[in-house]
Amino acid sequence: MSSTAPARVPQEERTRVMRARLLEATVECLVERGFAGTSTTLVSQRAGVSRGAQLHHFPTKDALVVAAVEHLSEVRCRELVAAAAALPTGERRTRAVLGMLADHFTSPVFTAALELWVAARTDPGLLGAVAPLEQRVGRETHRLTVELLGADELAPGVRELVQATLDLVRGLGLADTITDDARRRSRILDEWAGVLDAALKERAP
Amino acid sequence: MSSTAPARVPQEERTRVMRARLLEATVECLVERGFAGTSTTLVSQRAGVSRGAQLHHFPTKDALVVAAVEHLSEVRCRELVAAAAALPTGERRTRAVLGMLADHFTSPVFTAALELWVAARTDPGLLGAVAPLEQRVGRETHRLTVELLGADELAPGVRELVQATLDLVRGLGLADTITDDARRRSRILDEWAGVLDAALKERAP
DNA sequence: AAACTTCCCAACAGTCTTGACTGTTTGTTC
DNA sequence: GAACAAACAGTCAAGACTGTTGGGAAGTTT
Repeated sequence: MSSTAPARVPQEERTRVMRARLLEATVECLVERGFAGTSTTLVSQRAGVSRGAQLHHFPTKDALVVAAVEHLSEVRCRELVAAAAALPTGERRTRAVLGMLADHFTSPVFTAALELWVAARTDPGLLGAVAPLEQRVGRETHRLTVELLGADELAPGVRELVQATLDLVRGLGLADTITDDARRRSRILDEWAGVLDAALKERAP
Repeated sequence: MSSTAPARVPQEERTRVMRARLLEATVECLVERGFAGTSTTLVSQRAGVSRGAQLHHFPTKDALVVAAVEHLSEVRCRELVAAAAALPTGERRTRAVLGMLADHFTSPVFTAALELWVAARTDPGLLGAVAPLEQRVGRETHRLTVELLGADELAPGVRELVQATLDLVRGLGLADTITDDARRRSRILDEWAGVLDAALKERAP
């Protein structure tokens, strides 16, 4: 009766689920234990996956981590686009855009990405995987920010101001990892929004 | 003269030299191999110190790293003050201050500090040592920046602008660790110098 | 000079991590 | 429905790292 069993779980689906569970667990471990604390045994335990199954899907730790990097960059892009869709328009638009960016750069996915950046600095294999993907995410974020702010990138200085804004929120995100101070962050963004708005307006009359 | 007097080195001096060598080697390892790659054996090899001697001065790895954190914070403060003394005055002062800060936040000492920050996030013992010292360095840096810019911190928004500037260079420093782009950094600082100068002038008439 | 402290050295035990290995179950194909 | 391939499970060995132990050398004090 082989022809009357169409609803069994196909291989492809099982593989997909298994890999997704492992990658999700990897990101969680990165956030909770850091890169050095993310051992393969810990990941498999957390994912509820046997060690053998893990080694089957990801033969080495590098393979697992590189796949996690790709997974994470996709998640980051998705989250950004989703958050951008819920932004208000009008007077406080700029401040809202900054708030969205700051939220992203203080979220767990950013923390995980930070662990990977720092680890990649001294790990050539990891750097090869992280660098191009990070560049892609960075470009996408820049493009999105320009669009959300309605800035004219052809005007001189505008491109640099947007980059400065992104580097600022990156710095805020870094500071947040060891000393969480949301009030301080909020005041800084208030001030930055005013300055940025004025500068952009002045550069695109 | 006595029969055996090849080189009488007092204890105090020996320990001082030994500890300094070990701390210096620790920072170097942090920069080259990252925190996870900084093993105690590697440090002792690099310092040209036997493992036994290392264990004598720093019984545990934590003790070594904590001492390195303190050492590093002192070095950072010294470097900042020294660089500040060589700044020009006049028209391009603000840009020069930003350049000095950016240089500091892309230097090896910053790289080492970054490794410690990230590691401290998931290591309570290390966090206890890093957090207060980082706060001290941060405050000192802020104070110095306000002074160098000649800003009036009592004026509303000025404090936030200085903090934003420091977070910006921190973000630039983070970006620099994986993709070194000095030209991009320079253009951003050019633009921000103009905006910051205008904003500060406007807020302190 | 002798007792005493500090400093230094080398070998070792215990723990953790990675990836290799053997065996079992499940799905696919002929 | 039988052969085959993929997915899954659990154990094992090699290597690395940390911190301990016991002994010996150099410096200090009385």
